[in-house]
Amino acid sequence: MCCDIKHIIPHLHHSSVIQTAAAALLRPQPPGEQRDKRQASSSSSSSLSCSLRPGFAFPDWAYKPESSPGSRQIQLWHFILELLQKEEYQGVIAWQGDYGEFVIKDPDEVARLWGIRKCKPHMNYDKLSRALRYYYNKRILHKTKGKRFTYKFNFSKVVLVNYPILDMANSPFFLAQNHFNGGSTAPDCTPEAIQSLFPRLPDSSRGTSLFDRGTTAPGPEGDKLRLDTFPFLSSGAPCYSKPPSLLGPYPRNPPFDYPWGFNPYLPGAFSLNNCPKLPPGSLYPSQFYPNPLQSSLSQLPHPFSSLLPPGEAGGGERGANGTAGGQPTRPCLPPYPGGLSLGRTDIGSGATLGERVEDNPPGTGLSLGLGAVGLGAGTGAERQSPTERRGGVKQDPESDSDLEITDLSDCSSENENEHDFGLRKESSLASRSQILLDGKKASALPPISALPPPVSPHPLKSLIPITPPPPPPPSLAASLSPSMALRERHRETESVKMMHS
DNA sequence: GTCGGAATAG
DNA sequence: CTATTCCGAC
Repeated sequence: MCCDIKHIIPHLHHSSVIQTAAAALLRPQPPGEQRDKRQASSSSSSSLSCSLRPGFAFPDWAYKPESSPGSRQIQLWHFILELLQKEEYQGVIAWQGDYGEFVIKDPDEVARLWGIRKCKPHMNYDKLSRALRYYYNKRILHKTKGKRFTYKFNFSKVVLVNYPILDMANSPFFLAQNHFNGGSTAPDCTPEAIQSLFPRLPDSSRGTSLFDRGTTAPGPEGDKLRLDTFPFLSSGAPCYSKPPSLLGPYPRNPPFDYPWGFNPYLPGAFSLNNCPKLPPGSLYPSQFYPNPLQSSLSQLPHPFSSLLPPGEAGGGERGANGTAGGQPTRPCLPPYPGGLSLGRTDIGSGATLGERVEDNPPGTGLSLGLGAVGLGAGTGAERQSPTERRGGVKQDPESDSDLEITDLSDCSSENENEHDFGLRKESSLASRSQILLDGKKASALPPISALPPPVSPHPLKSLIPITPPPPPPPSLAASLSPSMALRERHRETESVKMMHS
């Protein structure tokens, strides 16, 4: 009851409202209201309100990270990100160190805030950290060893939780993303550097095992994932931001944005305040979920973008930089490490300096890393991180299934990569996507529902050239016919769907 | 400080 | 399921 604020405003869909609500929610509240109910609220400086005041809640969907199907409440990692996002909590918790790394400067306070949020007056850091530790196996977080109260997010995981629809793991984009998050030991992992490497990625790096992993029946968890998992990402409009590097294997100019509307490299990537509205002409009303699919496809290189209806295909945003929206106001994500960490090797990887060695196979350079990921190069013989070692035995590939994310990058071990490439994802993608599309104006969406032909080994397989396109962007014509074919197929699919319904 | 097992709550 | 609560071990 104490925290049951979710239904006050049944349908908050507009980002600004959400932002306001979020801000309010996180703003230190004056004592009073219902605070006394169950909150410890010993310290008065800052506390999160669990009050029922209207406008203080994210919309219901924002509190339903579908990564936790049963959960009706905000999840801890979610909450952590919230705090991280707010300046007022910088003294309590803040990004620090490597990309994705944050330090809990005031464990007690964080615990207290968490306790307030969850209405657990007796929350303390010990308990909170226990919860945090559960994330290790889920690979949402991992501990930065040797640094007190320091943890690190695995953003690819986070992102994928929210935008599994594109099955990033199997997409070239995600490979790129993965690079950042998955870390490589390549000395130069700046987005630009990485980007520059894509054109020469061998086929094998990208296409094979990503798709050919056998088949698994779509798991029941397939419908767990939704786009609304992450309020910061889906607060109302796609966060178009310039993708520093994610050009995928298609070296295009201009680059497209992060398909999931999230650019971890830009400040405020998670911010609730900096997501530009959907373009006026958008097919998808901004009052609802941002449609990652649309934004993705419209901005993707050929095979994808061409799937969109003519008007959309260009994304309209292929301007000089493909930047469709400006950004950010404040950094809620670790600052883009590129500048300060040119020498760094694990931008966004799950590893920290100390763990790098074990987290990244020696010699796993950029392309190698991709290859490893794509080919499942490391199959089981790799080293395990301590965390993995501990949990590894009993922590099977399914153990992180709660997230149902295909996470290439992963935080630590290669085994994880392997695990994360379970086919369950592939197989579930279609159904997942279908669910999503059906549920949200699928009619306007070309893409996914049409993409995965039921018989196709992989939904996106047919879209991704087996061989990397030639360095210079393929001619439009080259991608045109396939796309038309796909569109055609889409129509058929839609027809079938209609018939069935 | 950190870790993960176990029991338990919701 | 995700925590929460304890707790012993390191």
